[in-house]
Amino acid sequence: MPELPEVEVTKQSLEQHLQGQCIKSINIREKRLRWDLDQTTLNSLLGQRIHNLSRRGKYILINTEAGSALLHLGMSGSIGILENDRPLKKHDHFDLIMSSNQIIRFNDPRRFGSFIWAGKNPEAHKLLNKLGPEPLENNDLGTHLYRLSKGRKTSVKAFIMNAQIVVGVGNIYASEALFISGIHPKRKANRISKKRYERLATAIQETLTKSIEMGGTTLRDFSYSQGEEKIGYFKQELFTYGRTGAECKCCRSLVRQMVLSGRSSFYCANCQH
DNA sequence: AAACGACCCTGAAAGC
DNA sequence: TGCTTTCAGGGTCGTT
Repeated sequence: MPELPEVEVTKQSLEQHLQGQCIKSINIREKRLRWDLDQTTLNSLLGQRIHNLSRRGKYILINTEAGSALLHLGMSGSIGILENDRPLKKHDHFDLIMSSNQIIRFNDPRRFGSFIWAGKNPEAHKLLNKLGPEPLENNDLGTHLYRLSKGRKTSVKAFIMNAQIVVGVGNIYASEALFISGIHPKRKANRISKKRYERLATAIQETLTKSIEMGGTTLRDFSYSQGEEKIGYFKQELFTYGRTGAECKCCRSLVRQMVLSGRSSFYCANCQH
């Protein structure tokens, strides 16, 4: 599934191809995504020159003079950048046709992704205006987490996966960062010292940065970039995620799995408290 | 305000 | 072998 590292790689790749180009047309074959594709509002994009792309959490912003569109890959979305037209594959839901004749093709089997118009002030859009800070751009993430944890009785894992607290920490990286910082995923958010939050913040930043450098984590049906299946090598680096019953890489006791707020969580009961 | 569960959906994997 | 069931998961929304 695309987590922040995969979204970042996709954004960089798209920007390289799209910057300065105009959108000639938009072809919609399946409008039923997370929200219905709205041809009327997407018409705002037609003929627009793409100024640049940016990223906010897992949203990619396509910025033009007329305003910005938000692209989200959901759980199974991917973008193909095609030099020439190709036969359609299953779940190729829409295309952007560029002035260079390149085709930006969106494929998403589970249709949890989205593509919506956000107007001239996208940061004020309701999907973006409540988001927490970017983990890799915040110099004092530990203090931020500690401050917001006051009075929070939810588990620390649910806490750091809450995009209103900090963006971009998905299920994989939450388990990994908690393992690295030695914190039990079930521990209450308001029962963690500032020092431990600082360690957790560092672990979040380290694990995201390392994953970006390695091209992300590939699991199951995930593929991204230019229609090619790129393999993310970060999977080999995982300490706990998906390793139920295997030996902990630090103490050799067995990795355990439990469900927290409806999400599988992986941890070592010996290393994490 | 915070926390929790339902929901959206398909395909892979497990179960029979 | 082949069919059926279960599970996975990000993020939003409605309810408690």
